[in-house]
Amino acid sequence: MKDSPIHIRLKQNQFESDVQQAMLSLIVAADIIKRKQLIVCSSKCLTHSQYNILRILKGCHPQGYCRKDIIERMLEKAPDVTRLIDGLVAEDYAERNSSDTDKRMSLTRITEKGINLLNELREPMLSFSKEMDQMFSMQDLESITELCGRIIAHEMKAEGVQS
Amino acid sequence: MKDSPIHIRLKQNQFESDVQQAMLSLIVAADIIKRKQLIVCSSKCLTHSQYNILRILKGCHPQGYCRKDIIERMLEKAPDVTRLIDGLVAEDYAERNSSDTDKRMSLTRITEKGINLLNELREPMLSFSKEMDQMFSMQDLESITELCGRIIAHEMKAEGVQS
DNA sequence: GGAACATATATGTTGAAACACATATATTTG
DNA sequence: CAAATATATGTGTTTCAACATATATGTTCC
Repeated sequence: MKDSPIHIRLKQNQFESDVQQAMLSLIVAADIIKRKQLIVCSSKCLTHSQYNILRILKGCHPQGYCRKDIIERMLEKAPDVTRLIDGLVAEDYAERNSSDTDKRMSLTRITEKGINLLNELREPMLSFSKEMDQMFSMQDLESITELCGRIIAHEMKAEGVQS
Repeated sequence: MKDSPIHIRLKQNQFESDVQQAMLSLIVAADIIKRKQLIVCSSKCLTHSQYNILRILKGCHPQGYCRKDIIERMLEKAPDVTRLIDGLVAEDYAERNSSDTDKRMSLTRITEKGINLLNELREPMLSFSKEMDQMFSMQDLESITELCGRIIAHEMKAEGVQS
């Protein structure tokens, strides 16, 4: 057990506890995945957060979301969605209109250019997914989702998120 | 399956694939853990990266590490370790001496004040570990470590890390 | 031993994230 | 209906991270 991947990667012989080891493994693995995705995003001058917002907006095309809806759906809660969207609007990947029903809200929608951008990124993004597919069985993937799901559920419960 | 934690958290009904779902779960779960740790770090005006460096330095106390050794052991590879250490030195949590054997290297060591700081953070850091301990069996924790380990091993292989 | 290369670290600059606060509109309450 | 509160978003500022590049020392190879 002393020469498991996380030991080698962190060059550390032992950890405080099994929990500690599992948490560090999660963080390192997630960082690897994020880096892979970031490399693809960078080819189009997008940050990871911006890419994520575009994907969220594509999911609600063509009606669009307000800022709060976007934040709720982001992988990593970012406080600065306004300026991220500003960047997307400046590049014409998204457009922002003030809502008619509630004048506080501004509805952001993805543009055709934004959709095309996502389509271009689709293939390179898939390449790492394929690598992971070879590493894991269907059962493995379900285990990851389920185990991580417990942490996510625990956190939502603590924050009082309504389903 | 439609109302699993990751579905609820991202308010998304379905995902492209099981791989996609697993990757997103990993990223969200890791983000939750990091945020928990960051809250504790913030109480002492530390960033997550700085806390990590301190922990690494504690592991090699009292001989210290050079910058490259630190980078290799970091959870998330940061290019800017120099300035992170600068901050720690400024707060007297670490000290930096130029090496005698190799004048390029600067050896960074944790100070007594730094060790005391880590000790103060130990208890609050443990609180989330305990929560996780209640959520997972020993078997579960080993599964997390093993599954994430495959991703880490795959990445090290791609980068050609020697064990 | 000197030129070419590799290694270890530091710096300069740009861009992004974090935090507190400000504004503007809805909604509720007396 | 007016005041108070809640909600949704935007802005100003500071700090942090990312990238390329610079410097200085060590190593290798003729």
